[in-house]
Amino acid sequence: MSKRGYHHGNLRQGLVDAALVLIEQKGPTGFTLSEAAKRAGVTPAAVYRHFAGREELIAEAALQGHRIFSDLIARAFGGSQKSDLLAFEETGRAYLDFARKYPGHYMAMFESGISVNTNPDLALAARKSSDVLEQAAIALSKHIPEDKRPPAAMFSAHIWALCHGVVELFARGTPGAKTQFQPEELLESGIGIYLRGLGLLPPDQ
Amino acid sequence: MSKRGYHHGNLRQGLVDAALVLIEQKGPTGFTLSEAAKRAGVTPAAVYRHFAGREELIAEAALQGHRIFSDLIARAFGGSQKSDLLAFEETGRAYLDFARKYPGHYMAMFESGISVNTNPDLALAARKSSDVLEQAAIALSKHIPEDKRPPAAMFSAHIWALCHGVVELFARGTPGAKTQFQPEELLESGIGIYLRGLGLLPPDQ
DNA sequence: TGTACATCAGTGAACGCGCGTTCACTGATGTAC
DNA sequence: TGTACATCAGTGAACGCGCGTTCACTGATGTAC
Repeated sequence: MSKRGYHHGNLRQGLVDAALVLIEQKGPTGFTLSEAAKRAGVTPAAVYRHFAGREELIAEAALQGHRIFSDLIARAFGGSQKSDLLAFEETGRAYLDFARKYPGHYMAMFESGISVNTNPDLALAARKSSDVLEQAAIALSKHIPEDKRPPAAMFSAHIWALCHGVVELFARGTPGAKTQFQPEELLESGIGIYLRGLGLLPPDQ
Repeated sequence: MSKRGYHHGNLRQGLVDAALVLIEQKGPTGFTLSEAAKRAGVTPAAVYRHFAGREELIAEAALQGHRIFSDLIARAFGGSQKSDLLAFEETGRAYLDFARKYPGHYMAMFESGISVNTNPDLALAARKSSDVLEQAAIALSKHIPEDKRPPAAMFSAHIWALCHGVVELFARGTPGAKTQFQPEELLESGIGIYLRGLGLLPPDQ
């Protein structure tokens, strides 16, 4: 990154980083390859040494995002010797943290509209992301009597949807800014009520 | 719409309709004014008779969306003499229906990143949309003992986030298509569990 | 250590293209008489 | 009913611009000897 001359050093990653900033600022479809090149300090033509086009650049950003995401989530859930319940709540917080700290990645992953199946690596990483969420749901749902237990995939889809909704509506700039609650507070309380509904928390508080 | 010559008849609405289709296809930032004009059967310059630019066109689409949305939601919740609980579940279904039937409007409203405050009419309509959801939450939360009742705004934010998350992740084309559940099923069961957590449904099923 | 050479990442010029925006215009519509 | 005229919605030509993509090139780096 420091010494720069004719050769960039690590342009591939430089372009991904540039794209991430631009995605964050203008959305996944709101920037051009030339902008990304300029931001990386390079001629538009140089991009083609590393990516076939826009799509592939965004896919790489999404790929890196999924890797960070599944790492963080796995660590939040499985990292310590907490109870499954605490670990699960930790997981929700990690989700929100990720969306906060890596907005460009988050948008590339979930809002860019790219198909996960154009790239096997990406498909694998995305699969791992949803698996890791589902593992958390499976572990926790073991605490529910079997006959009252919803399918773990459904459980995890609910939580995922709630997290995503909170991120999109209340942790971003514009639209849902009208609520007086913090996203963290909203997510934590929402998950709490949901878990109570599953019998995983006492009915009263 | 039928007789067409030099004058379009209702170009303003024609442009909005064109924009809605394009938003649905390519996202709120993925289309150009010229495309919308072409789709409406008109020269790009004609757009400027009706809108100052892209932003204003999208704002109009969002405005119309909010009006349809708040109508549908209000009707679903308040329309009949059902119990508050049934009415509330009806409301969730109406949300999903709206997102299904009016994807362009939905995206213009919640995914376009336009600021609601650039246009007073839009701000009002958006306000009404969230109010109508909140009214439903208020009515239902009256059934909870006051000391265990979360603020209605929080309640409604939870439900809204869940609905939005289901729409974005599981009722759209690509990313979350991997789940085996229907969005309706997912939303209904999620709301059910959540309401049980609030003590609005019996703990057992 | 020094030299010659292969490699290949990035350049810069070039292209055709569609965009946003402006402008004087034109022709359809409505209305006053 | 007919005519003259005002209005104004949409035209089409024009502009400058930045984009994506290609191409032969150049110059930095690494390595074989």
